[in-house]
Formats: sequence, C-alpha cells, structure tokens
Amino acid sequence: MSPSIFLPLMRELSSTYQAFEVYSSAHVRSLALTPAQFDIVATLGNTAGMSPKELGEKTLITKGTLTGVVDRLADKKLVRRAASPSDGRCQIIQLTSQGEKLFARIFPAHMTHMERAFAKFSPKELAGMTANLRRLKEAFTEAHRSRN
Amino acid sequence: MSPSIFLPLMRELSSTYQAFEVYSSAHVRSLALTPAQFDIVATLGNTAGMSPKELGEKTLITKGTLTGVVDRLADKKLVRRAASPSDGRCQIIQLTSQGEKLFARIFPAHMTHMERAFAKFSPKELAGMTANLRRLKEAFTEAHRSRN
DNA sequence: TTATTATTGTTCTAGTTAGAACAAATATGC
DNA sequence: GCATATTTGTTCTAACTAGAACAATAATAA
Repeated sequence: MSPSIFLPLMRELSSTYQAFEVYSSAHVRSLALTPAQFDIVATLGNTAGMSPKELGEKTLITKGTLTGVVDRLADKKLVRRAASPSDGRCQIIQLTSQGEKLFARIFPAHMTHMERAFAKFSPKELAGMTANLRRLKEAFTEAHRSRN
Repeated sequence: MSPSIFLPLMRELSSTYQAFEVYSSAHVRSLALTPAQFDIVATLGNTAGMSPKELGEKTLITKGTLTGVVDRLADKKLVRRAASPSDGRCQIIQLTSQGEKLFARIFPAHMTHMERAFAKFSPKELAGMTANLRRLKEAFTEAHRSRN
C-alpha cells in the first residue's frame, strides 16, 4: 500500500485533534485551569472518587504525569488524597467541596462552549464519525499489540 | 443539544489520536528521535528547506516550541539554519547531508510501520474518514474564529 | 510460611507544549 | 520619507509528557 493512501488520514487526524484542543483549551484556560487539570476535575465530578490508576485510564494521563497534575490540584484545594482502606498501595482521589463547587460551575459552561462546534452535525453524523474513529483506534491498538 | 450527543465523539477523537501517537511514537523513539524531531525531519525531507514559520504551520508546532526542537536537531547535526537572502527576519532551515541520509533511511521504514495499522481499510474507507475529519476540523476552526 | 512476582504511586530526566514578552526587520499609512 | 504597525524568531515561565528506576505493598507459587 502506498503511503499516499493513508498519509492524508494521518495528517487529518492530527490536525483535527489539534483544532479540537485549541478550541477546547482556549475556554478551559479562561477558567484558570490547564486542560489536564480540567480533565481530572471533570472525571472526578459526580463520583465518590477513584484511584490514580483508574483516573489515569479515564483521562489518558500516564501515572508519572498524573502525580504532578494531582499535586497542583491539591495545592489549589480542589482535590484531596485519601488512603484506600482495602489496599495499602492505593489512594482515593476525590474532589473537595470547593472542587465540587468548581465542577458544578464550569462543566456545564464548557459543554455549552463545545456544543457550538457540533451544532452543524446531525446525531446520526456524529454517531457515524464516532464509530469510524473507534474502528481506527482499534486498528492502532491491534497493530501496537502485535508489533514484532 | 445534550452533551450526550457529542461527548462520545470528543472522547473518541482524543483516544483515537492517543492510540495513533502511542503506535507511531513507539517506532519513532526506537529510531532515536522524538516525535517532534521526526516530524521536522520528515517535513524537511525532499525539500530545499523552509522558514521556521512554514515549518511550524506544516508540523503544527508553535514557534516558541519550534526554536528548541530545531536547536536539538542542529546539535545532532541533522539540520542547519541559513539566513534568508530576501528577508532579514527569516531563516531557511534545511537538512544537512547527514540529515538527508537519516531521512532516506527512516522515513520509508516509518511508513511501513504505519501501513500495518491501515491495512484493514479500503482506500474508499480511508478517504471517507479523512473527509469526515476535515469537516469536523473545520467546525472547530470556525467555532474558534467566531468565539466572542 | 517464604520466596518470587506483580501492582501501585512517586521521583527523576529529557523533552515538548502554549503563551507572553521581547528585539530586530519589514511593511504600511500618511 | 517617516512614523506606526506587523511579522519573525528567540527567550522565558509554568505546566504537561512519556519512560525508566524505585520503594512499598500485595498477590502468587512453592
């Protein structure tokens, strides 16, 4: 297969994700959070908390990075670390009441911001794009798993 | 519009791009380059060189970042900065002969690596996904341009 | 039990990232 | 022509990033 067949898709995936990040993070920054910090707050919202491992899986932030992001949120008193009762290695990270208040204020606002970009698509189109991306993701995952 | 309509697409775009990066960068790193460095070398390959501005536009690396990436490639003697004859503010960045040799060796190898992930899709499917992503990108770009 | 292995989270390093402030050079408006 | 505005690339800062090494804890196997 010639690269000319799939190179445009590679480029388009990168530039589309980049455009998404630019649009999303401009708003997130105006709320005095970094994109990574927003992801953590959004993921912890409306939950009883979760371990760093689970949090990293949901937000796609690797564990070495996660330690620092959670540190900074803890400095801001938005998040708290508690020991897991059942496993001495684990923690439970949860929003403080201040963090919950922030979540309640900014999460709906961010959804409203993002909605503007999707307004031109029908639910069916959105579902179709989602399904296509999922297949593409699985192709990368599978190729990565079965590499030499 | 409820976020439940577009949130899955946001998540899928992020996770698909992440899976792409993981698969691609595992190979790039085995070639002793970072993903950003590989992008620069790949973009300069088979050209007479270009300004940092143009290089940044093609690779989606912002100018502040680009200075450092080019510095490190110049330290490795893979890239050279020359003054533009027509514009005193501009430079021309080009591959050294060592950089060209590296490009000739690793670019085809990386394409072969990437091809494995796309093998299961028909050219028509790839073109369809590319077109969908382009529409999505334009929606983000348009929403960003017309933000208050 | 006891030894080995795996998991969890932190630390460390090198690098990337965006954004803002800045200096130099060019372009524009009058 | 001259003052002003824009463009270009560097520098600076704060933060994120992945990957590897590490210590503590837990799970498994003998």
